[in-house]
Amino acid sequence: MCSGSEASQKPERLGAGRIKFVTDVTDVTEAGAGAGDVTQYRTPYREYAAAIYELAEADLPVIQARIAEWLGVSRPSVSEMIHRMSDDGLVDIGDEITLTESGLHLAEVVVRRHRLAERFLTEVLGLPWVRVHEEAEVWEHAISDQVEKAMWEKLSDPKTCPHGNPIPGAGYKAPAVEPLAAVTDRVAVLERISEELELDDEIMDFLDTNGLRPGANVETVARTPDGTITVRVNDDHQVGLGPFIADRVFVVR
Amino acid sequence: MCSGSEASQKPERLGAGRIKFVTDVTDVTEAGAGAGDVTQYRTPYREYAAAIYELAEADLPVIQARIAEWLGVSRPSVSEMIHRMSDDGLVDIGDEITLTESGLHLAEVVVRRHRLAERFLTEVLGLPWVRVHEEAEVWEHAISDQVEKAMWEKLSDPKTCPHGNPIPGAGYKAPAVEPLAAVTDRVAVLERISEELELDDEIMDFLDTNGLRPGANVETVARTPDGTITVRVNDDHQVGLGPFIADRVFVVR
DNA sequence: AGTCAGCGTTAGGGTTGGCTAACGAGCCTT
DNA sequence: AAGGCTCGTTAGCCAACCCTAACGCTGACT
Repeated sequence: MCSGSEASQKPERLGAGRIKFVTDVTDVTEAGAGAGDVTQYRTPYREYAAAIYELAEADLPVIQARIAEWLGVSRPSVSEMIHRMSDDGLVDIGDEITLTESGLHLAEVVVRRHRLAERFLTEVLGLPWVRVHEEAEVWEHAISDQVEKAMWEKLSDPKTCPHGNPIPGAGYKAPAVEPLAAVTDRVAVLERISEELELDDEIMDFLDTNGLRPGANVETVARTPDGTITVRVNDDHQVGLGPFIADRVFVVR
Repeated sequence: MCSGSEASQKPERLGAGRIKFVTDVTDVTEAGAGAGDVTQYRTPYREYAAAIYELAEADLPVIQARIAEWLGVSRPSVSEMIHRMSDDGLVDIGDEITLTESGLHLAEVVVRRHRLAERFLTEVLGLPWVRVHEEAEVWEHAISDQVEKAMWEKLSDPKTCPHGNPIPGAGYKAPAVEPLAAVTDRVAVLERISEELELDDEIMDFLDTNGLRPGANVETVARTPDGTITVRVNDDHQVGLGPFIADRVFVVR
C-alpha cells in the first residue's frame, strides 16, 4: 500500500468529492437578504426562477411561452418544469406565472449574484463590460454565501451591474425609466441596457464604441416611420438605432 | 447598421439562454498551457480527469476502485465512465488508468484552475485558507480562459495553491518531499498538505490553529508504535499527529 | 361563422449519470 | 486446497431534463 493503512479507515470517502455543506443563514450585506440554503436548489430551478424574475422586471408577460424563449427551451419543457416548481412551492400558476415568497427569494439570490459577478469581473478582474454577461451566467451558480459576502466587501457599495440593472438587495431605488424609443426631442441620460442585448456581442460592441453606456447623454434628433431613431450621444456624434435596440435601452428624464 | 429590424430576425432566442461560445485558444501564461476548447467537456469528464491526475500526483495506484473512492461514486459508475472516456480518447485502460495527451491536458486545466481559484479566494477575497477547497471545487468549472488569464495577472506569479500543491503550468519545480510520518529526529519544512485533508474542516482547523501551514518548521520529537508522532512546530509548541494526518503532510529536507 | 395564431398540455422518447445486486477472476492467507 | 479479499464488469433500474408530434382551447380577425 502506498501511504499506509488509513485508506481502510475511511474507505468510502477519500477524495475531492461531491460533499455539499449546508451553509449558514447569513446576511450578505446590510441591505441584502440572507441567501441561506438557497444554494441547494438544482440549477434549472435557479435559472427558471431568474428568468421569471427578469421577465417581470422587464415588464414582459410572465407566461410559459416567454419563459421558453427566454431560456431557449421548448414549451413542453417549460410546462413540465414549472409544474415541478409549483409542486415544490416556488411558483404559483395562474394567468401568469408568479414567484412565491421562497421562489422570489431564490430568484433574488441568483440575479443578485449574477449582477454582483458582472461588477466584480469588470472592476476587480478588469474584463470589458460588454463581455461579462456570459461569464456571470456561470458565476451566478458558483458563488456561495461566503464568497458573495467577500465580493460585496471588495466592491465599494455597488448598486447596479455594469449595464445599469439594479442589484437586488443593494437598496437601489431605480428611477422611472422609459425606452429610448419613446423619447422625443429631449435630452435624457442612459440608465440601463436590457439583459436581452447583453447576449449579442455585436450589439454590445456597437453600443460600446458609440459611447452608449449607463450615464451617457442621449438626445433624440430624428425618427423614421419604421421606428429607427437617430440620437446624438454626449453632444458629440450622431448614430442611428433600430427599434430592437431602441426598445431595450432605457433612459431617465 | 447594427440596429434595425433584428427583433423579428431572432425571435427564438430572446433571453439569457444557454448559448456557449467556443473560446479562442490562448496561452494563459508564459508557462501555462493553452486551455483551448477544453471547456466544452462535460463536468463529469473534468472531475474524473482531475481525480486521475491527483491520484497519480499523490502516488496512489490509479485504478478504478481508487477513483471511485476519490470521487465518492460507485465502482460500476466509474467503470462505465472510464470506458466512455476511453472511447473519447481521454484515457487508456491498462493495469492502471492513464491519461492520454488530451486527457492530461484537460486534467491540467481543471487542476490549475482549482488551485488558482484557491489562491485567488485567499489572496484577493480574503477567505481563510482552510476553507477555500470546497469553493474551488465549484470555481474550477466556472473559470473561463479569459477569467483565468485575468486572475493570473491579478496574482503575483503564484506557484502553488495555499496548501502548497503546485499549480500545473506555473513552472514550479516541486522539491522532493516525504510524508511527515517518515521523518525521524530531524527538522524539516512543511511543503504541502494533501488534497485529501482539505475536505475535512476539523482537520484543517486543527492544522491552522497549530501553525501547521506550508513553510512551517517541523521537528519530530517522539513516535509511538501505532504511528502517532509528536512534532515541535516552529520551535514553539508540541502537538501529536495520528498516522492519517502524518501520512498526508509532506515536508522537505 | 370560419379560420388561424398563440398557448399549454399530453404522449412518447432519448441521453446522461448515477445506483444496487450479483458474478467471475486474481491473489493472499490460512 | 480452500476460503476470503479486492477488483472490474454486467444486468437492470431510476431520476432529471430535454426533445418532437400532436391535440384542444381561446380570442381575434375576416
